[in-house]
Amino acid sequence: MSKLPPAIFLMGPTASGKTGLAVELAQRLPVELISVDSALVFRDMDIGTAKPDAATLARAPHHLIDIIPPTEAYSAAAFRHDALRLMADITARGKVPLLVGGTMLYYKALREGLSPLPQADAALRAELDAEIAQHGIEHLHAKLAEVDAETAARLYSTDTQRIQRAMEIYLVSGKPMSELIKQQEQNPLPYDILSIALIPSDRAVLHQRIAVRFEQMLKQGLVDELRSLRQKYALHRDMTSMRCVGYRQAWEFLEGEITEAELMEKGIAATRQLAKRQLTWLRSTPDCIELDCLQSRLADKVASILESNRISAF
RNA sequence: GGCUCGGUAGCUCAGUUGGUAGAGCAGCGGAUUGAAAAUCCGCGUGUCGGUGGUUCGAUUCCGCCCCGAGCCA
Repeated sequence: MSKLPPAIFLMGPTASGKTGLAVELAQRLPVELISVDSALVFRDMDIGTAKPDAATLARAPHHLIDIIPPTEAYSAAAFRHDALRLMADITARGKVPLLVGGTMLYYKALREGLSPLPQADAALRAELDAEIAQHGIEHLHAKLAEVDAETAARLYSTDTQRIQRAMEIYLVSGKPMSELIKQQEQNPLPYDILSIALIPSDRAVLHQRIAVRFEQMLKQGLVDELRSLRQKYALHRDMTSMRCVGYRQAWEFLEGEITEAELMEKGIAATRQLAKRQLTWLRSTPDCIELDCLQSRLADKVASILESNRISAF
């Protein structure tokens, strides 16, 4: 039985202190950081994504940050591809890949692989958007049932995004999604993974942190940042980058749809809801060491866990 | 001080011609296969401001009191 190279997953909800911890670990251990975050990939979106600042990134470089403009789209499949390549490179350099971030679907795609599904087709999605706008999502759901009854039965007739995706898969490949999914071969990650989840022991404290951080983002100029983003790029509010927490609400504010007070309230609430969904993911994540992110001397504890797993310090 | 309008879920409010009440938001739980910071599903007991009275029965009607807003002094 060959020994697999080690890799570390550092997961946790937003505002749990993942970045700070990862940076500290990067200074103490032979690791390289890979960001697992669907929002940090966007260039020029710094304040609202709580992106580590330039000094921090210089001290502890992260892969997969600032890799695309906010007009483009990233994906779980693209992440899997990029992360596998980076992990191989890092391992070849004699370092340990430390993956850190809060996009749990990306971890899952990396851990379990993805079925051979066709990639997104922007033009087709636009057509389907128009169809949904005209006839409603229930109509598309009914159409999906004709070509892929199994997937249609699995999805709520209100789940616009998944129905559209299932229809896209069928129209591009000529095969139902349910059939393609069955072709998934087991594709285990060729790494010995140590998963650590940062879970707050007190949700109220996390909520407090989230509120303070969002207020700071507004003070730091989140709205101005969005203003200049809109000047620099041809952005639309339906782009994935502009659906990110904070930016979506700031967009509504710039359009005069909500007040500044509502921006604050809705931004904080959206962040709390994000954290809740991330915690739901973490509860079902297998083989994961849970640590309270509110405790002190976290880095020491993680470092000693890593050392006992033979990932030793310099 | 007088008059008027309010006081119902964490918040904003609806409602009960008297039979102890329900929406939105928030919150909580769940799902999650190339958009995932997305998209969607489920969950509503709260001294109906307090206290007396009328009544078989009051959150609802009446009296008094407390609190808030406005108007008049």
